[in-house]
Amino acid sequence: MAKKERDLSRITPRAESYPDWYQDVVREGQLAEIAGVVKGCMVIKPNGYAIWEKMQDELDRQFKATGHRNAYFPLLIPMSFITKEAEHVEGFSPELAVVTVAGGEDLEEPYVVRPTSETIIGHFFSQWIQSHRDLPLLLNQWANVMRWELKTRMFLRTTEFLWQEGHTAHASHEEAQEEVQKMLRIYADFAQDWMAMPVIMGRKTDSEKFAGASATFCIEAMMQDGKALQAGTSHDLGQNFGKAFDVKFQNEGGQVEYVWQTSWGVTTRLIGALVMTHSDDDGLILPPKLAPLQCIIVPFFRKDAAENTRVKEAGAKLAETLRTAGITVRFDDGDGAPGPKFYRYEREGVPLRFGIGPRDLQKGQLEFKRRDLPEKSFAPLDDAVSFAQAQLEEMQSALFDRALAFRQAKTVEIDDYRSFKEAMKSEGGFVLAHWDGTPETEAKVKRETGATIRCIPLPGQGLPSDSGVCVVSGRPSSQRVIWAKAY
RNA sequence: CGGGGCGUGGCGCAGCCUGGUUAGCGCGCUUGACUGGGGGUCAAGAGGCCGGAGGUUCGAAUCCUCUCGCCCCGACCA
Repeated sequence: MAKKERDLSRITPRAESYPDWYQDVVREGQLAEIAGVVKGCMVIKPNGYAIWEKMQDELDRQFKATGHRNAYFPLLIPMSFITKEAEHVEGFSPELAVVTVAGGEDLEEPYVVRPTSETIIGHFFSQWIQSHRDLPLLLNQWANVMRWELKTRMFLRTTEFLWQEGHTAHASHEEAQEEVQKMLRIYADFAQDWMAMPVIMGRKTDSEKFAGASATFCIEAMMQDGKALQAGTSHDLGQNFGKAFDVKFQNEGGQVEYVWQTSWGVTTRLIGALVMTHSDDDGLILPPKLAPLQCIIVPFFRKDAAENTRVKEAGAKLAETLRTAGITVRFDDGDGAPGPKFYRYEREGVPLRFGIGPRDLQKGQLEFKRRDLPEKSFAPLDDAVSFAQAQLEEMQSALFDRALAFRQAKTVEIDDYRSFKEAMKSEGGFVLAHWDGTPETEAKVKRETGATIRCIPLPGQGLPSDSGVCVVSGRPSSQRVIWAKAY
C-alpha cells in the first residue's frame, strides 16, 4: 500500500468553493470533522462538541475558583431593554434577529434574540442589588447568542454561537477594573496553557471597543495565514449600564451610587482559533490537554489467527494500562487495514498513535507516531505509560513553541508608512508601529491597507516599549500598537 | 443592496454550445472474498421527479421565458 496523493475530494466536499484561508491554512475537510453549517448557523458535530466541553470544563473551573457563579437569563429580550443604552443600541441594532409574531399574533412589543445579555442582566441587577453588601455580584452564563452578520465563517463568525458571558457588578471602579484584568488574564492563560496558542493582551481602540463599554480589553492571536483573531474580550462597562438600568446601591456611608459593571466572554470561536493555529494539510492537530481522544492504538493483523489474538490481547491490555494512568485512549481493533485508520485519526487530530503487531510484540516495542511530528519511531512496550505521558507533555509545549515562533517570525516593527503598506500587501502578520491615538489615522490606515489596530498591548509581555512618532502623521506616540488584518 | 458564478444519485463533477434510444464518471455506501507495517485488490449491488413552472418540438438535462435556491467578491462584526 503506497502512500497516496492527497485527494481533496475524499475529505473535503467543495473545497475549491471556499475562501483562501480554508484552502491554504484550514481546509474545509478538517473542519468537516467537527462541524457543519446551515444558513450561516453552525452545527457542531460530536467530535467538535467534545472539544468545546473540555474548554468549558477548564474555564468553568477557573471562573468558580475566582468566586463566580453560573446563572441563566432568557434568550428573548424585550426590545425596549436593548434601546436603553445609547451606544449599545447603535452597535447592535443592525445585527439583531427580532421576534415580532408569536402564537400566531403580532406582538405588542417585539423581542430580540439576545446578541449578548448586558441589558437583561442589567434589568435583574437593578432588582437584586440594594446594598454594598450585595456586592460584588459575580455571575456567569453559558448560553447561545445570535448576531445577524452579513457574512459568516464557520466557527469564526456564525449567526448563532455558543459562549460564556460573565457579568459582574462592583462598588468601585477600581474593583471593577481589577476584575476586568483578572478575567483577561484567565483567558490568556487558558489560551496559552490549554490551547497552546500564544496571545497578546491589550486594550481596544475606541473604534473597536464593545458597544456600551468604557474600555474593552482583549486577547489577540495570530492564525497561520498571518491574520489576527480576537479570541476573547473583557469589558469595563463603567457605570453605563448601571445608569441605563438604574442599578444602584447604598454605600457604607449611606449614599446611593450606581454600580460599576464588567462583562467578559469567549465563544466557540476558540475552536476555530484552535484549528487555525495548529492544523496542517493532513487535518486537525489538537493539543493534548484539549484532545477528546489523546491516544489511539492501531493493531497490525496477519493471516495467523492465533497471532492476531495475541495482538488483540496485547492491544487491549495496553489500552487498559494507559487508561488507568489517566490517558484517554481507544484501541481500534475493528476490521480494515491499518493505513486507512492512520489517516482517519490523523484527520481527527489525535495526538498520539501506537501501532502494535506481531513484529512489535516480539521486540517488546510499539510503533509510535506523534501527530505534530513527521517521523515515526518506536516506544518501549513495558514502559508505555511514562512514555505516553512524556510525549503528551512535550507535544503540548511543542505546539505552543511552534506557534509562538511563527508569530514572532511574522511580527515586525515598522517606522515608515511606505514599508507599512508593503508589509500589509505582501505577507500580513503583525506590525508594531506607532500611532498618534486618533480615530482618523486608524480609519485612514484601514482604508488604505485593510489593517486595523488589533490592540494597544499591555506592558510586561516582552514587546518593545519605546516611544516615537506616528507612522502616518508623525505626531508623538507613547507606545507601539499592533496592526494587522483581522478575521 | 452592487458585481460575478452555479443548481444533474450522499458528496464532487461531465454532458448543454451543435436536442435523438437504457443520463455518464470519481469518491462514498451495501454484500462477499482476498488482504493487512500508510487511503490495497477483485467481484456483485443499491441509489437520479437532471432546482421548479410554463413554452418550442415528433422528441428537452440540452433551446426560450419566468421563478426559486445556493455560492463567491465588496459595505458590518466575537
